[in-house]
Amino acid sequence: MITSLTIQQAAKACGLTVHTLRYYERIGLIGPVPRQANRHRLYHAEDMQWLEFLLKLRTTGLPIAQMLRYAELRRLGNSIESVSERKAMLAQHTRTLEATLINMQQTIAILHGKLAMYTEMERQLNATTATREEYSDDRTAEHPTPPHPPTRR
Amino acid sequence: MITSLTIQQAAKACGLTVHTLRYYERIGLIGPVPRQANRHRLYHAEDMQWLEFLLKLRTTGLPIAQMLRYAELRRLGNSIESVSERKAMLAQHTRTLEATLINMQQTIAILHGKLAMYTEMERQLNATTATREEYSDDRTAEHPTPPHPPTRR
DNA sequence: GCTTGACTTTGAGCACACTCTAAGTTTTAT
DNA sequence: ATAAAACTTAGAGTGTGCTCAAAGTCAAGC
Repeated sequence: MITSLTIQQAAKACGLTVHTLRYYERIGLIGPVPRQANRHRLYHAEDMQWLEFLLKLRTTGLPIAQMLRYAELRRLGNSIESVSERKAMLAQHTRTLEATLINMQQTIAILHGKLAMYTEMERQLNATTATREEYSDDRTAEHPTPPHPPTRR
Repeated sequence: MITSLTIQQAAKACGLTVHTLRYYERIGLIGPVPRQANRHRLYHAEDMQWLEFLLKLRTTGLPIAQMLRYAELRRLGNSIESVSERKAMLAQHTRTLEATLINMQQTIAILHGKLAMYTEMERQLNATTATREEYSDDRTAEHPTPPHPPTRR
């Protein structure tokens, strides 16, 4: 098992660029990364775990300013104050995420509806091309003509 | 039923600012909004419906550049090309969203785990304050000490 | 000893999506 | 007639989160 990574390896491992890794360190999202004798950074398992948790927060939309506060609290250690504020922050973010999730599910449902509508429109457009039927110029694409039985000749 | 809205009313109705409404029109996300005699915009039900759909795309992370393409295709009418490209765009976004949803559910689960951990840490910290027990300085907060039976005196 | 490549730092630059400012017009109320 | 409120435009400015550039250091291989 590899126990420590160069900045390039770390970047590859977590899907960031080396620039972003240094940026996160510069702003204090990750504390000073231990260096080798030649001043090159060496990322260890614990750094990578913290980083990956940060990335979960980031990809779920937590702003950097809040991640910074969380990181600061973590550095302060496990005092009652630090723990309860971190807990409050994560609880708040969780509530936001749960709301976002529901909203996203609704949007997905609407999108599936639209997709079905487009499929139906495509069917009608193909029928039109074949049979010279006319169809309404539905610019809003909100009210597709429902499927109908094939025209009897 | 109100049939048309001023820009302020429209902004309030959809949760944007008047600035953003004009900005969306300027860049072409919404086509030229009909004007009153005094050149003031009047938003109608169909404008609002389109706007609300755009906002669903926006809040689920579709970039403006893509919304612009979608808007352009819509303006082109319901040709086979327009319909199928719009369908493809929404299908792609739906797939992205479904993946995001799963990822978000995983993160929510992890957050619930962290929250439980913090609750347990708080319990132990309170016990410590009361009984002068010591606890590990768990900076990573990844391995909380499991609950244990109360110290027998 | 010189080149190559991976790293270092500081600071500037960029893309995105707004957000606001300034100056002007139009309608309504006094 | 004048003031106030709501709108108009073009264009400049802002915040967030990177992303890159320039100049330098260091170790390894030829």
